Amino acid sequence: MKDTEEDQADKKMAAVAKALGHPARLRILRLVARTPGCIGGDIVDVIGLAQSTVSEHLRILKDAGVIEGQIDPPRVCYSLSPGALLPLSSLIDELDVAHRENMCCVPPSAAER
Amino acid sequence: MKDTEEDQADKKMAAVAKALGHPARLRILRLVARTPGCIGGDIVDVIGLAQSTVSEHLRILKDAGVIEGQIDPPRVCYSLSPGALLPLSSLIDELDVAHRENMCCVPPSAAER
DNA sequence: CATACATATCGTCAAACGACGATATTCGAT
DNA sequence: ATCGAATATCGTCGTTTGACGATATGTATG
Repeated sequence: MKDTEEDQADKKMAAVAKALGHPARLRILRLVARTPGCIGGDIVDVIGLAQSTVSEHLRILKDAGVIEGQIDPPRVCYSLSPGALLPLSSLIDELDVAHRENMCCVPPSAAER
Repeated sequence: MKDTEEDQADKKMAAVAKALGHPARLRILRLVARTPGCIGGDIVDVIGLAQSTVSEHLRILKDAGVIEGQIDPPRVCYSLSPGALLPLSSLIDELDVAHRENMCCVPPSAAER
């Protein structure tokens, strides 16, 4: 039974979480989600980091599959990848549910199967 | 209205996301969520990393507020911090909603509020 | 008090990250 | 054919991360 598959899924999810794990990228994400159509260098102005840095953050988000870039020369229009965040959201639910189930009433030693 | 507050919230959320941004920590989290009562060094066995490394991951999760440790000498019982993941989950929803709204039919300039 | 045990911390190392300026690329417009 | 604008990539630097073994801490029990 190879855990490689599950392992891959974990890596993917971790990568997504990691992509969200930076304030600047959160802001970029909100901006992208909120803004219809193209914003280009506007991101740079709003975020207040160097253009190269912002581009790098965008690359990271893109690599994680969280956003997609559609070329509209000379710009690139970014938008949320639909569903990319769902695995993460599912994990959170999964964790919460499992936790609640175990929280409720099991005395320390009754953990027999 | 200083953005420092919002900023802080972002940092916090990013920190939580970052804490989830590692496969080993995802596995630890699932384990903790699923396991009633104390697991101690059991984590080490299951995860397959050195005890110090696991301890470090636990510290990171704890610092991010994702788990809590309750002392039950000579062990420490870890459990999910209830609600710690909610902000992240909310963000995901928020992003998805905003995205969907902008996807469907809003012309570029109708973006009020 | 000494011991054994579970967990935390320390010191170290290689690797990855975050940020920047400078440069490259790739188009449309002149 | 050249120019200019929007993004991407490169090279660099200091900081942080991930992993480990070794060691410290703290607590019941001999």
